[in-house]
Amino acid sequence: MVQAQTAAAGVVEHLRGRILSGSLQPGMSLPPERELASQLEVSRATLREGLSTLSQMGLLSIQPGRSGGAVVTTPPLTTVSASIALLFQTRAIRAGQLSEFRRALEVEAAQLAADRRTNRDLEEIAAALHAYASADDDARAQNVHGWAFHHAVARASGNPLLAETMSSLNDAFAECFEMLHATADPARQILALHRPILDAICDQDAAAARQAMLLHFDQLQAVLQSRGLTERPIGMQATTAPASPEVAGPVRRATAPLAGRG
Amino acid sequence: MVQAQTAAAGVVEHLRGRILSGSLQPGMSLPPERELASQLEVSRATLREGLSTLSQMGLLSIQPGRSGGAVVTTPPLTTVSASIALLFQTRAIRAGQLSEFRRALEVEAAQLAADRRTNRDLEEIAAALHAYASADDDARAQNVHGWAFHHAVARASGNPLLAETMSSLNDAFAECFEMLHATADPARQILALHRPILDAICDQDAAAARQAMLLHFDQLQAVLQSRGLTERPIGMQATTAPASPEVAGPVRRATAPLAGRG
DNA sequence: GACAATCGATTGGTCAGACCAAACGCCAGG
DNA sequence: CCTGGCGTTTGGTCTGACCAATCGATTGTC
Repeated sequence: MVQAQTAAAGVVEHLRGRILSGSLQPGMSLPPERELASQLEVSRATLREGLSTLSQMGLLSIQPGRSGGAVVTTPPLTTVSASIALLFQTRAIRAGQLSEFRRALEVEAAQLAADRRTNRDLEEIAAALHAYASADDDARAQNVHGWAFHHAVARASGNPLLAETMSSLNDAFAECFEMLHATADPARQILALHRPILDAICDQDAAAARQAMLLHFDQLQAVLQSRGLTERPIGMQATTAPASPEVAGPVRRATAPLAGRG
Repeated sequence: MVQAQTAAAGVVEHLRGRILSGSLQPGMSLPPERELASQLEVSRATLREGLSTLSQMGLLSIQPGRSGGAVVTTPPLTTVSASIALLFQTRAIRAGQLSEFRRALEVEAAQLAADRRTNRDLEEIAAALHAYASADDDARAQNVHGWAFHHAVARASGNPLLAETMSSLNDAFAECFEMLHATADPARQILALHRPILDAICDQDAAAARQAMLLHFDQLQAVLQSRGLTERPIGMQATTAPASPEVAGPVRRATAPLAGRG
């Protein structure tokens, strides 16, 4: 049995294993740090390093003062979007690559949606389309509803992997996608591209749905290419402007809510 | 200006800001922990918790014994795929859904690979295929080389998002995939499915590559369905077996080479 | 008896100082 | 020049302690 390189990594491995295996289920509480450290035969500092990592992965929720210890949670979708966002902040991912990735997921989703859509799915897709059409002048609302359309289609695929991955991408690149969509086509053209998708899914015509979604993305990529945006690196600017000096000062607050009446 | 809730989070925020803003660039070394802790006016334990988080995000590479401190790095693509994989592991995903997800990615990848493959890509794909063919009796080797084939195709797509996501899925569900492939077809049949993919990519015939890969997955899914494996959950399967003891044993290696003594 | 204020216990967050093991760098010796 | 050892540097871990926030029970009042 291969053990972790460090004790802290061992803690992560061990607890993650127990969570993923179902031995520790979401909602359950871990023992307090002192007790858990004793159980795992590591110091509390080492344990905390591991817990911190697990918390950052979204597997644990740690709150001070709680009676129990850390609470096992299900990682939120934001963990994926956060890592994607970080990735794009730190390296040059091109708009074309992102578009290709979306195409892979969404074309497949549309095809599956045609086969499996429930009436409720259909209603949601149609509602998004209508909302889009109704938001004549409001570019912002159009964007929201345009996205709702894609999400509804993805959900209708009945495959949460596809739907959630796409959702994560959206969260991560809301602004970027906004740019893509906004520059892609005028609203009428997007409507003309979305409507056939809805129709095909409504008719349960998988091939047509696939083709319609494919057309949508081909159109998008064509526009990107014509404007030379394919190679444009997308990166979100740093979320917080640091403006810090080269050598850091103190990291904590000046007037601490934590540094109370000690 | 909102500051971090905890000092450790403050460390993360501060250093991440400096990295994303370019003040700290990949390849540069941070000061040693003791010194950096002093600069940021936090204890070394707190600093370490922050560094650990940054390391887990892929922004830092920490190695013991180095002369300098932690090295600033560019997050690898695997961070994204790892979080996606974790997402899937913590939700009940069915084998059929996973197969669909793979199909979405790999069919697209095959299509792109046909357009973009370099000669080197081609060599790698061919090598994997030949290795598979040569591993007549060794099911284990066949599995490895079968995967290498798919990976090579994905890499040839020229889209790291597709390739890496697929890679990480493999890492996350190695056992499951093994099951899928192993039960899918006899080796000869897999060869018969892989070879047309290589041929199409070699000929730069995107449509044929897409079709060949699609056929491969349709075949796989047909087999899954025929054996009733489509609905088989993967990931957090053990929802009803809390048999393992609540209290855990030690986490570290048995031969504790690091056994500290205070 | 019900409700609110209070006090103590529990728990996470942080700190300080110490030791160990591995890697690095220097220098003597071949 | 290369190579081997040896001290230094650095990360990894431990112990024990203190603070602040929260929870829960106790207490006091209406």
